[in-house]
Amino acid sequence: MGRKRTKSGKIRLAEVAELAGVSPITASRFFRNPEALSVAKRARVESAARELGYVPNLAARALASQRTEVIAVLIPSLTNNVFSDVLRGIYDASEGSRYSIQLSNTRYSILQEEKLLRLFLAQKPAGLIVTGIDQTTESRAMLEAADCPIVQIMELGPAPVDMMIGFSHYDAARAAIAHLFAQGCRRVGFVGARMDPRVQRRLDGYVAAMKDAGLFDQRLVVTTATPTSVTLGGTLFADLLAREPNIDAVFCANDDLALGVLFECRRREITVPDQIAIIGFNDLEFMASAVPTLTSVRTNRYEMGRTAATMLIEAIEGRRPEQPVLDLGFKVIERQSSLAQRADSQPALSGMVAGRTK
Amino acid sequence: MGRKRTKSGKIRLAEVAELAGVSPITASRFFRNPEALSVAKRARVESAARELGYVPNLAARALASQRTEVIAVLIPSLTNNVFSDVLRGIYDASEGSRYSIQLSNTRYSILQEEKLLRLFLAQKPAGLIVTGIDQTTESRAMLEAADCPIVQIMELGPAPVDMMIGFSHYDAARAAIAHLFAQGCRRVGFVGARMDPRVQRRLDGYVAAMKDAGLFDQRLVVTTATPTSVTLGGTLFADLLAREPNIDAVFCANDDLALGVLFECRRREITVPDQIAIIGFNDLEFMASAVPTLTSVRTNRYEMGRTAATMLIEAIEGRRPEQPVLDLGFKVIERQSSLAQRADSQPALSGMVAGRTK
DNA sequence: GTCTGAGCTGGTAGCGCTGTCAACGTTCCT
DNA sequence: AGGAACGTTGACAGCGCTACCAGCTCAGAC
Repeated sequence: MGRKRTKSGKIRLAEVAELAGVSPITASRFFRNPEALSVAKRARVESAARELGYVPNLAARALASQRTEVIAVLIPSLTNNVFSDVLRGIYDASEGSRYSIQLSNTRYSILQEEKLLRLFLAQKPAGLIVTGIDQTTESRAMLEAADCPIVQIMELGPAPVDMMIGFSHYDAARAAIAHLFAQGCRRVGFVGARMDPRVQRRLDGYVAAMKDAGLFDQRLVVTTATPTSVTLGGTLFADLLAREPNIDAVFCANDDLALGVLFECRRREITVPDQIAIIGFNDLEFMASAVPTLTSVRTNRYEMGRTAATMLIEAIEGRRPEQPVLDLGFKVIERQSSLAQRADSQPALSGMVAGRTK
Repeated sequence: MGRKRTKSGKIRLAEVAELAGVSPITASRFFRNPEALSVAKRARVESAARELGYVPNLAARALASQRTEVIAVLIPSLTNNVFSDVLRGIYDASEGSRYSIQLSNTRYSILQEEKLLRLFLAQKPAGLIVTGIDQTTESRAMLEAADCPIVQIMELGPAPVDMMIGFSHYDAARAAIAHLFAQGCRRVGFVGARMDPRVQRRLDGYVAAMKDAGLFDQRLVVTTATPTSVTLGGTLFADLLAREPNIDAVFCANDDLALGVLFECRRREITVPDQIAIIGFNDLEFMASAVPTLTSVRTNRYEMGRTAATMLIEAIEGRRPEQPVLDLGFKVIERQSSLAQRADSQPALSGMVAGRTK
């Protein structure tokens, strides 16, 4: 008490320096690069800061240093389970670091993304995480001009802006269909919602696989721009059945839809997998718990977020990863909902088919 | 081109002012309170800003004005579906406003919350959203000393720090049990995971309702500190059955658990609701789609987040709401999983029991 | 004993913006 | 006509911190 303070009542760096008996700039260095101080002064500044309960003013730091300690994250949706796992990874990786996360939601609009990008870049973030590879030309130009490390997440593409971490949705879909073919399925329907670029690529993979087998039929594909939900899975499946009663499997673009399809089968007393096989995408937790257990394509969402943030922080601090593009792959987790009941088929819950693009 | 710029290449307010032929301070006012300018100057500044693509430097603004335009949000978990709905509401409400969201995750630790609170408050946020009412004494003191509006969300309590929006978990649990009693259930089990303060209050409501009816039995309660999941619902239900095979209903502290219980029933060929009734909590989307459809207590999570952020922004801008404490209530959404098959019972999917604390 | 360079420390000068307050022009009243 | 009241504008002085560079000390080489 009695020590002089700024109007706002906050402790400033100058107070800490005074108490420690050093210059403000030395105290400043303590917080940014303690190794640069002699051991004695380091200890003095540390104890002074602790005693006063000093917390740096980030705005002043940002203004003076011309950079922030903010990692900006642009994702298309907060609702989607998939992104909440990715986000958790990002937050976990940022915790304990000096960086804080600034999150924004593009709502699946690349125009909105462009607007947010402009806003964020003007604040000179330390790093940037963006979803996917489908930016506007303008966004792309801004990203390329940005003077901070950037990680593109969720998928892979031919021309990374900087770093990239994801997997091939196309290949994953092909693997899903290959699994169904291996189980003897032939008339495989596709159910998809939202149809964002990644779902679209899953559809592309499905179409390619079906065409390669000479089995493609446009009437097997049911999609909608509506956001995904379990209920919607049931509805779309009902549409598919109305169009093509003669299907033997459904590939769902995500697990919510798959659960909805399962419930709809139950409602109609269609047995799974005997009459219709079901395969989902993402392998959310509940898939292993459903009755029957539901086959899905496992994607490493948490790891993707975590690794993206870790790579980004490393790059910010000057240690660029030797692998700027990372394929996290996928795995077809085979469960009861898609396994043939033939005597020669493998036991449920065991096998898996993994994929990694290159 | 050829116009003078700062080293970083960014457009400053001074450049805008120069092009508009006004002083920097007038240009500054344009961005904070356009009404204070004459119509002519307003137009000049606006077009100059647009022409130069000016974006304000938030760090400089924060430093000069001694406040930020950041709303800090402290939630216990990113994984939990419940919070993703709340968050979506918060982000939606903040969109279009000048405020940005700074999110942090306490991981259900009030000590972690205290640490984050100290950190955030030092940056002088414009407002604060915190989860629940169970802060440490120290946190409570910091909240009370904070010179920004604060909203506590998710539940209600006797002593709001400032504003508060939520509902009574205790009453909601009682309403759930009352519904089961009305269906003729007597041996009602409780299944809960994580056991954070709000789940604990649901348990309290359950215990009180059971005691009032003279039906309470400690062996009917199965809880764990483990985070919730669908699979865990099955496991806990199996534990409950092992202990008390003779139950006729299960109240699940959340919907994931309820879905797990449903699947476990299916696995054991227990019919729902004939042999055992199920009721969940939160009314997530899939509850209406399950087979049988699952009864749940609807909580207004999105609305809670949205209203919290809206109230907060209003308060920041000096318009304090006349209702600083808002009870958003709940509704028991009656569905097949809990409706008695008696001839005199109501038709499924219609009735509901609503509650609001005062 | 001098010189060199490494290691550490401090002084100065802003970063880009806004709070404060004074000054100006205009309108309207007495 | 004089003055008050209002609306509008600008000058000045920082907000708290760090970049830059100069200067100091001391060890080791010669």
